[in-house]
Amino acid sequence: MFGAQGYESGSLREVAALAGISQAGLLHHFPNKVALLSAVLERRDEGASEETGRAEPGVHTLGALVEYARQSAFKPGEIELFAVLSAEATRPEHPANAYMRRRYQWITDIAVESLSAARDQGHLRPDADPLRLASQMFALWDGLQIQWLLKVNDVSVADGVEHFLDLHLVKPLRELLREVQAQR
Amino acid sequence: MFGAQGYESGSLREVAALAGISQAGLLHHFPNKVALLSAVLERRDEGASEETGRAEPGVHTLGALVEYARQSAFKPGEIELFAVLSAEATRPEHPANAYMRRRYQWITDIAVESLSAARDQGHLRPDADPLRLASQMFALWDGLQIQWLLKVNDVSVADGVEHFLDLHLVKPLRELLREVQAQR
DNA sequence: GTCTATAAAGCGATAGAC
DNA sequence: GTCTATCGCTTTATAGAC
Repeated sequence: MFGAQGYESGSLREVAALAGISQAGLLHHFPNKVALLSAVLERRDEGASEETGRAEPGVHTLGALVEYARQSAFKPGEIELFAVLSAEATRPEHPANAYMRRRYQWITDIAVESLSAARDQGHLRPDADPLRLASQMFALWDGLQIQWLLKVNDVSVADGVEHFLDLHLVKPLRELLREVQAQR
Repeated sequence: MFGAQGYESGSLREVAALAGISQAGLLHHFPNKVALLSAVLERRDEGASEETGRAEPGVHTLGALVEYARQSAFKPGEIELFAVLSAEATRPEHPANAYMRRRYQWITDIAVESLSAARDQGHLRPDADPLRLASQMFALWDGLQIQWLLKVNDVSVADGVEHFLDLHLVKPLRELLREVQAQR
């Protein structure tokens, strides 16, 4: 609901209706609207951590990120949630502002760690800047999601991110992943 | 107001207060809220067309786009408007949905035209795909704006877009612009 | 744990005076 | 062209019965 309507416009009544209870019943489980939003964000982060957190830093994690983007295409609600909310929450007074800033810091750290590891292993072009790359990768990701939601340019988020990474890797990501796999 | 709060949350009363008139007074000039939104969007597009429309297709227009991004850093209200609104308007029922789809089509066309011209003049790497590049450039642009608004990763939208273009040009954009300038 | 009822506030829009 | 007043509706949140 927050994804489809944004936080401010999505109403507790609608959420309650979807859950099959009354609005007052919903507020029994979550004391107020912000608490519900926090719970939604926390739950989604748990899911995301499970899917990408297992991979070890390096090309393996980069592959997991692309794979995560690919799977996300089947969860449009989640994409909407973060596209709408990350824009809405740029306002400092927005209840999710602190969360969003923390989240960007968190995912940037993970990407920087993996890009640095990839560079140390000679997979990344030596002139590449991991921090800039990480920032640009997630920027591209976010922007492509908006185009995908708007159904313009017939875009694939995962393909776009993968193509962007390939630009900076010495070989295409898929090849690198196959090689790393074969070494085991 | 629509930029800071989003369309749904920004109220006519607040807009009217900023304009120094009453809410009913505001509705005398714009029959309803959607009409006000349309007027805001139209006015901003007029301004944007003036600034980039003069340049001829090719590296000149690419330079104008980067310059436009650079100047936008001094108009945070406008950036917020489009960041929040383009996410919010991904919902098909949103009053600005059709506008946003048209707008993406429009700016993509302009960029594709210029990237194709640049390729024909040998400024672009021959393997580059103008449509994909245009889509990715604006995706990167949108995503960097969100990071900039959130004040994470200490990002410059214009630098990011320029750096991305440089990846696909045979020489850095600045050098190409200097050369084209010198030829006159 | 779930409900109905309702409070208190804000919303877009309209009516009509000046 | 601007105002006050107000309608009708929706919002979050609370009170209290069951």
